[in-house]
Amino acid sequence: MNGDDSVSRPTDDIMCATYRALCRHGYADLTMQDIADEWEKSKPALHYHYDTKRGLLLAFLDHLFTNYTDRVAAPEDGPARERLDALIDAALDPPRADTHRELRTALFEVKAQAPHDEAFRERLSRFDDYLTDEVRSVVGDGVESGAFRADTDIETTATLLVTLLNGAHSRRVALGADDGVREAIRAFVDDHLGRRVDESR
Amino acid sequence: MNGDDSVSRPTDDIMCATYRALCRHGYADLTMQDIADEWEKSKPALHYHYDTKRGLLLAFLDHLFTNYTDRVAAPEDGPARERLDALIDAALDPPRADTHRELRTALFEVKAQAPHDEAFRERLSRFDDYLTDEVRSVVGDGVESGAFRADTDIETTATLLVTLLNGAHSRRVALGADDGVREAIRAFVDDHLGRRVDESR
DNA sequence: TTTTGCTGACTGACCGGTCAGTTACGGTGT
DNA sequence: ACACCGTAACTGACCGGTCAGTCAGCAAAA
Repeated sequence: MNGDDSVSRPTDDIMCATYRALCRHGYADLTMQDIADEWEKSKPALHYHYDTKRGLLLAFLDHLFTNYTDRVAAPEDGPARERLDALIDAALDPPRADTHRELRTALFEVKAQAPHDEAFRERLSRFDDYLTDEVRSVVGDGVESGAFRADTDIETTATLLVTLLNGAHSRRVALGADDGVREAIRAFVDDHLGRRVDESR
Repeated sequence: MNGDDSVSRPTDDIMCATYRALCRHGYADLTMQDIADEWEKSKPALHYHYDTKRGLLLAFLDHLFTNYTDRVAAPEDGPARERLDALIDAALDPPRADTHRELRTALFEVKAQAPHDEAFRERLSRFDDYLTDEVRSVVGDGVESGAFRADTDIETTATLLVTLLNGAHSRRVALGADDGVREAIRAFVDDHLGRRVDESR
């Protein structure tokens, strides 16, 4: 129907403004006014497009998910080990880390709010499920192609990796420290899945 | 000096009330009034003892830390493997899990607030450092006593375990799910440290 | 003319913190 | 015995500020 090509739809602009506002103020201190300012429109204009703050934020999470899956999607081919490393790096610090660092903090704040709101929980589960699927897929391929140990329990390994990534995220954001977690995870992958490439155990 | 024995000091009562209020309302929705209600005193009475909400909350974290370390402290002796399991269980769901589940959620919310406040970050680091020390100590003992593989990198293993516990905490609270993370961690310990007790690799 | 998109001004609720008092109590002087 | 004072602990009323959401109206597009 409405083939607005060059014209950016207002809702897209709002998502973009929300992103910037979120990075600048964090989730807890995020007000509708902040978003409106970033959008360079008035606060009631925001309420014209989204009835409630909660609705806007949920829409933002949806928006983020489509972008996220676009970005993190692992290449379908290539050595499994390299694909897994790329996946871990992507999850650990997303592309343009300097720009996205603040977003990660904000998303962590969203996580903390999730326990009290089913809809938020559902959105976050989507992220988690997606990441788990990707990891499971890569690990599965690696086992099949012989790159990883044949006796690997794919499900357990995927759970471990995703939990590790979650923990790394949590510690980095909450403590501000990064005490070799990345190296530890890499060591885990080496030790658990491969490296000792003498196929037979 | 002041030998108030049977008389519970008001500040202790306040910490207790804060605990209950935190469990009932969560961190984000916690007001001074909530704490005052739980304490069955007035809000200004609260400000009489603690100038600011932030100060009260920081005091509460300190209070919690002393209790936490009292509770989680692993027994000094016994098989390393059992001590490690106990430590993991304690970190995964603290004693009286039914009573403390809400507190864990609240503490997670505190974590999310930490990036914006150095003092909170410092308190949380104390918890993390304590847990890391305990894990490192148990793993070290296990390696020394031969219960764990001799080629274990103690530091890396401790980092991995603590990160896993963080991740498990995060996922459980934020997603409400518990998809066999505990089993995965146990499998990790089996696979990584022992179980295959054929000493030589 | 109607609809779309927007604005300035506003409301109602909430919340952290303040303040002027009040109560209970333990000395101290008489 | 009684009056007096000081202080710790506490209360009801209130203030300043914030923020989500509302509303009447305006301008441009359809």
